[in-house]
Amino acid sequence: MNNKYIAVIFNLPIEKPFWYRVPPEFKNEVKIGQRVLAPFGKREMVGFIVEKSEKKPRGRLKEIIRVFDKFPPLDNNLFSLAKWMSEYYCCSLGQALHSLFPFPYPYLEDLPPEIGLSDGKDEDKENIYLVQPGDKKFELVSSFIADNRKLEKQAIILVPEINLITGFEEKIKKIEKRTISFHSKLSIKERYKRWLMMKKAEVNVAIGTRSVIFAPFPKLGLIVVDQEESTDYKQKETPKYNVRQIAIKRGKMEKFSVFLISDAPSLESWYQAKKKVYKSFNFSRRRKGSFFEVVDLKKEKKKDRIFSRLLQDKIKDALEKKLSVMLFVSRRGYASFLLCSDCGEVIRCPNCNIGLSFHLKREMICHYCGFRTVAPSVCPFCGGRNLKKIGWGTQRVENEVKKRFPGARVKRFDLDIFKSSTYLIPDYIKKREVDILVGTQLLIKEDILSLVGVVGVMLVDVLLNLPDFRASERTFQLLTRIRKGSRGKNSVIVQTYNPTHYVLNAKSNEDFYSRELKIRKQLGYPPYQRWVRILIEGKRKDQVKDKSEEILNKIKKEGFNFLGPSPCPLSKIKGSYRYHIILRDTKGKNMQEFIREINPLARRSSIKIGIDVDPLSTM
DNA sequence: AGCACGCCGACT
DNA sequence: GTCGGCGTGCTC
Repeated sequence: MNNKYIAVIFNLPIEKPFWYRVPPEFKNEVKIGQRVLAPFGKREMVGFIVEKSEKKPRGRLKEIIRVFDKFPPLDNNLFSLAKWMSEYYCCSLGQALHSLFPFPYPYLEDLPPEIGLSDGKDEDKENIYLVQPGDKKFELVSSFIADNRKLEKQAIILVPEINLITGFEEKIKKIEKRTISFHSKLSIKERYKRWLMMKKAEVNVAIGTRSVIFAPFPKLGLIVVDQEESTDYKQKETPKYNVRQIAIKRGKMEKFSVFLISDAPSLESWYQAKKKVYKSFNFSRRRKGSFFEVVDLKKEKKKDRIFSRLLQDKIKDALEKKLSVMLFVSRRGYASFLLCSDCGEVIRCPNCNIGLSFHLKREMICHYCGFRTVAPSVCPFCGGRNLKKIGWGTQRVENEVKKRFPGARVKRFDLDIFKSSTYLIPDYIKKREVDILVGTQLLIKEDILSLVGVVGVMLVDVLLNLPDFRASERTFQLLTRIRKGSRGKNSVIVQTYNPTHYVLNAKSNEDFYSRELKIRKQLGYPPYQRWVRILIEGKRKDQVKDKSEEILNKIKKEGFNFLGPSPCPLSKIKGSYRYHIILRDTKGKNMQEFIREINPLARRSSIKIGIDVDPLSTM
């Protein structure tokens, strides 16, 4: 037995394993894939055993402190998945393994030895399906689950956020009692308990947010990704993986079906379906007429450019009929920024290169770093006294609504009021405690939308014109969600200065997607080219620029296709200057391989280099 | 990723 | 004189 020395990898951005001596009492316990506690510099860390040896490796070795598991916690399938993740998303294997199994040691019991083996063989065939469910979503998912159950296999259902779990779980439990939820709000102990239940196949369905994708079922037969286009599926920390992508990979590796479900799919999935790489099913009903009523604000009188005549009429009408109204505003706060009409300067955040939002009580707040200050009464640049509030946030709309509809009960719903728990909102409406809801994205939930009679999108231009290549896609998806949520029975009024925009004129999904795909193709944007975004950040602008140039030269040498370097649309956040380079997939050297080569560059200065494979946003 | 060490500028 | 910024290198 080669159990004298072991190589261990940690949750660090270091590929290299570290060697340790195994004390005699642990000799019979160490196996590759198990976790150990080991001294590391001044601290103790948990790592995975990746190699064993009888010969003493070079250098001075420390002894491991303890062995955690009686059996490797991750089976071969999950281990291979971690390997793939580290390669695809450019992180160390240690970091990938940590994503798959993030439980800190004090809460862990040992795994019993009889579990953890997966036969790895499967007779089923990629199959990836893109499903536009219309109003048949639960019906469809239930039938997938029932079919899978007949095969005596387990299933994972992914939803974008915690609030959506319970509703789904209740419906699925009618088909399959042995269903559990899994998400990050559970205590570590509870999560581990449920993890073990999945590992032992004591449950057949796990429904949850991101982390449930790594459910350790021994015979996984199905993954359902609900609202597959959701940006919540993208992990914000390294490794910045997309759960949808991982679901697809798991399906391919373990040879089972993956169902991507969406009423307004991501461009990526739509494109794969169009190429017939994914099979596609559309259950949504044909729409009659347009998606929504579009109001051209240019044609309104100046006093009606916040509330168009049409929107006012619809609100009045709804109030008379005792129906609730929702007004969607894309920003919280009162005004987007303060502009001096004498010198043209804008009051900016000292840490971030963006305007400070003007809030009630003359508070100026940075929405990126949280910086707060009192609004100046004179312009700090020229001393002028004509500071103008530009743009309409939720607070300002709320004020205006109260003025215009004095009898109505108005309530504001945004991050300043609701941290993110929106589950109470439907009650407000049902109990008729509110007539007009003014709020941000928080309100765009099916259970809320289904209870209102009129939805007004105050100024869709703010979304359409975000400096991000997915602005159109995001806006289309938002509008689709609004239309779908209100079940087609409500009025949806979209106010804009650009009524001819193709997002607003799409008569069907095909209409929008074919148009958007054309643009993406012309410009070399995803899904036609795979992107890797290299984000270069640092306190000093000259250094950030220099580092960008250094990386650029390497990119040119390799002959890669690229964009930039350029300052990010959010060019300075929390005191750090931000530049980025977009690597675009070209035949030849693999982008991820290249990233691994430039990674050491990151550590040679105070510059931080972040890697985002398949970025969802380039702000 | 942490953390320590070592080199410079700007203060009691 | 030394406090503290950050650039550099190491962790078995």
